[in-house]
Amino acid sequence: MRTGPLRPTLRITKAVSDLQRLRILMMLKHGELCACQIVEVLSLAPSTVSKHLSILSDAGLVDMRKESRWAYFRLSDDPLEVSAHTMLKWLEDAIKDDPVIRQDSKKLQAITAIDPEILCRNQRKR
Amino acid sequence: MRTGPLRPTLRITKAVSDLQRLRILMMLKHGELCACQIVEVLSLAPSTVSKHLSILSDAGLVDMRKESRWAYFRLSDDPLEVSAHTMLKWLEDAIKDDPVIRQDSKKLQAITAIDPEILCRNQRKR
DNA sequence: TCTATATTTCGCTAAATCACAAAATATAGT
DNA sequence: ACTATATTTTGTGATTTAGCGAAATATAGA
Repeated sequence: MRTGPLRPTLRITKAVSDLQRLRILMMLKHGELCACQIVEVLSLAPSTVSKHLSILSDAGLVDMRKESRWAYFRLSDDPLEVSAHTMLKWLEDAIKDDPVIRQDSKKLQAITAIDPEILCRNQRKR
Repeated sequence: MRTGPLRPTLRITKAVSDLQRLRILMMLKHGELCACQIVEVLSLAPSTVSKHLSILSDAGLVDMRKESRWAYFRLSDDPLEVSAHTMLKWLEDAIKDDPVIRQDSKKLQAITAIDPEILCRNQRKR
């Protein structure tokens, strides 16, 4: 049974219809991030963040790279058949000035200054 | 408590993260439609369609007009603070060639040829 | 005012979604 | 091979969502 662009498009719109995932996308505008850094900013369980990242990845919005034990995520620079870049641009314009997003950016600045190694150790303590 | 553009934006992304609502939006590209016409194309219960339309309306994507007993819906030509037009345009480009959307358009052509009065009477029989 | 009727609201059920903790996976260093 | 550990998968509970039918609402016409 042939299937058109509706399904992949719905995967994208569903992916961006969640607060935490929007926050992740806006964070990744600042560049590649380690999973533990995203966990830190969102203050969510690692398993929860992992699930969100896989949804963004399945939608083709985010790419993953594994370096040793760490997983790095970035905005996909090679989007799928539908040009998801337009969507991301629209989202950025819409919410970049939101207090929540701004605060995430601020928090992120502090966190990226820390060695992920140390960040993870601190997270483990909890 | 101040609240930024995140919430309205999420209302929009949630609104477009459902198959039936995407179908409705694409139908409305063809022009203003009566609720009963949308019910006919989607083959859903009137109450269900009404709920979908209120979600699209709350997101600011769709405008409503009441003429006597009939409710007419159209794409909002005056979108809210965030330019939802960009989103709609992106969606249209993404899915306009999908078989489901094409078939809806075809069905719609047949349905708009019928007087809504008659259409509603036929629906009532079921 | 009374009837017919297009749409919406309400109450409900089934399915999907989000969050967590616990277990599983994979990889670096000893 | 063994240990430590960053991430993912799995299982579970709580919440949300999509769908329906029945009741409520509102309006046109008799």
